[in-house]
Amino acid sequence: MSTPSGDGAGAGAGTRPTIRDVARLAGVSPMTVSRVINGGQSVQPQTAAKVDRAIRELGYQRNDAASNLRKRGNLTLTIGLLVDDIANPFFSALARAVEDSARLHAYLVLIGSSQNSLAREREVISAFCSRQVDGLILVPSTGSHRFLAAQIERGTKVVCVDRPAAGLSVDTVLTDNRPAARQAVIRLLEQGHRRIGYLGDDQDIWPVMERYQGYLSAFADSGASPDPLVVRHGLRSRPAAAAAAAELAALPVQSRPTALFTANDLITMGVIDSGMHTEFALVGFDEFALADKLTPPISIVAQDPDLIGTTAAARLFARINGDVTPPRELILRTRFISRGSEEISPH
Amino acid sequence: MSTPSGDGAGAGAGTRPTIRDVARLAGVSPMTVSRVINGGQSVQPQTAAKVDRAIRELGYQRNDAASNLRKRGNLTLTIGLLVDDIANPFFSALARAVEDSARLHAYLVLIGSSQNSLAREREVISAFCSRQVDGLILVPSTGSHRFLAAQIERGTKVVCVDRPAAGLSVDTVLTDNRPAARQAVIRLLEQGHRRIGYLGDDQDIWPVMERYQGYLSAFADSGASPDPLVVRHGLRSRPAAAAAAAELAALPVQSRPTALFTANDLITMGVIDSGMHTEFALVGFDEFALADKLTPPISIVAQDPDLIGTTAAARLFARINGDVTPPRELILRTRFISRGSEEISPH
DNA sequence: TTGAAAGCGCTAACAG
DNA sequence: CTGTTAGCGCTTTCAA
Repeated sequence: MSTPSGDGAGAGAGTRPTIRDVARLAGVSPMTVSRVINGGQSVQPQTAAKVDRAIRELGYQRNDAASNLRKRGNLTLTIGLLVDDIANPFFSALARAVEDSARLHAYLVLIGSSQNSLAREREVISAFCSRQVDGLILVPSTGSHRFLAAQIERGTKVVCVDRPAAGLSVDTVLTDNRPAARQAVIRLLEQGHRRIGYLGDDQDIWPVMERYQGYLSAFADSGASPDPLVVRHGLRSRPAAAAAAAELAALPVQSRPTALFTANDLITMGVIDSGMHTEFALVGFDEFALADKLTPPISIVAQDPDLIGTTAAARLFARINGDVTPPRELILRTRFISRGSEEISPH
Repeated sequence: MSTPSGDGAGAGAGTRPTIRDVARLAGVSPMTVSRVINGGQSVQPQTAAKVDRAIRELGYQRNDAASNLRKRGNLTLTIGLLVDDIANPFFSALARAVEDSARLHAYLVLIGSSQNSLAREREVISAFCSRQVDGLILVPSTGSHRFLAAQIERGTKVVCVDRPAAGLSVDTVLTDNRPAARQAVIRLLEQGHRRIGYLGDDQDIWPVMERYQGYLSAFADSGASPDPLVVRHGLRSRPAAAAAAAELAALPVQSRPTALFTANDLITMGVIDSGMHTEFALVGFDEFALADKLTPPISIVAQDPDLIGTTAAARLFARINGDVTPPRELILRTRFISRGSEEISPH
């Protein structure tokens, strides 16, 4: 029964058996094997059984690449997911949600991290597209994404997440960054704080800018306005944020802020690293593990990465399945979680 | 110059241009285009320039699937990474390291989460293999992995991480779980603790069992032996761990443990959730963000997910590049980070 | 219900 | 240096 070694095209070690090997062993034509593999077509039960046996015996597995080459419709059942950094808990939670949705649609996920570098993003996207992904979920880096227009026109579906892609009209899943930041800062103002520091990442990152605008707008309402001295942009790491917090804490009393608004989880954690979180009232953007167990527990504006991922995936698969309605912008709501850190008195 | 719409096989919207479209536009044969695309071959500069122009004009991108079909060597430049749960910080850090290594080799990474379900693992691996991945980095679920032997024989390289795969002889990157756990528990014994509780995940997960054995062996040395009453297995979530910790804290004084050893980060965090971490001396396995900022700061046995990922990737790419030495088992060392939580007195 | 021929997009092998 | 022919593994289309 086993293929004798003299067989011209037997499945030797190191070679994957092909549909022809199966056909030969089962004594049918390759076409019949194809029909059995893909189901749906009518094949006599006996024949199908023979083929199944041969498939099992050889351990045959279809070559999806070859299959897709000839098929109409031509779906690879693979999508690409490009995030800023997969090691960041926010993005890994998002990835998990995307992966789960993908599995439900029998899809696989190629993953990449862009590090907010447009060059790196282009590289990865290009590699994704060379592999004929059916769609892309993308956290766009700063910069123009016009280069994607060609891909989209050729049929690759794209959904953006966390940020809009400049120069592209596609489905986009966002968070209500600006009003959420505004509300958070208003809480601090309501506690009586007048000097509220802002610690943020690079301004050219869209959600960061939105949050900063929210911070400003909270002040605008109150008639007060923030002292540029206590506004720090471009904090790209925990240590950078820690240093900035220490600087603010070291300011002379009259210019020293009594409260802090931090524009993302990394920065909030940096402030905690510095130990200065006990010196200020504090509200941060993004939830992180154990925020509730610190002293004091940290109040935060929480996004829901799971929901963001699931929503983006839903959009993408709708597109892949033929949805041709105009692109949508979905804005998901954040949740303010009050834990105490924003109630430290202004004195 | 631009393809008139009457052209039989022009690159219409929704269709990717092929090598033939480029050839036609450049006025050369497809083969010449192929040579230009892949480089290395000798093509007259002028011709190459014409081709390049046509490529740019059409926005041509090679179809890697078709390319690989015919190529010898037949590498897809894609690997699969299967972890327990990509949302878990340990695995997402590992994934990041793998992805970075992959990029250096011009590889892309397909990702999947198994949730420690062997069935799900087989599904995902099968999907990976249908897409002809060159290699697999795998956190094996509990159970036999003999089903992979066939794939391996056909040339797919496999590296296991975090756990050995039962029934498979492949490169494996592990941690010194047992001695590390032993040392951690010995520290507690040295503090004078005699009743040390153990909180662990399912025993059939290899690293968990190793850590439990380390816990036992620390006792064996001291002549004492742990009370089964304070040993809890099967804790699969933070809430489950929190409940177990609360139970131990509620025991009558003479059976109540004075110290706890927790077998992974989730369980340690569960104990913290319960608020009972102030009632026990505590050492946990796995580092997690902000462990040093809690009250008291938590002492832990730290793995290095980055190094684990990088090491695994190095092995995999060595294999892909032709290394045929016998499979290796690499055991990376953990680091004990003392922060205070293990020094709570036994009384 | 089954098979034969052709071709998906690309490249190996051989010619010129 | 360039083109032609054949064929990767599979599926479409058409014929039996």
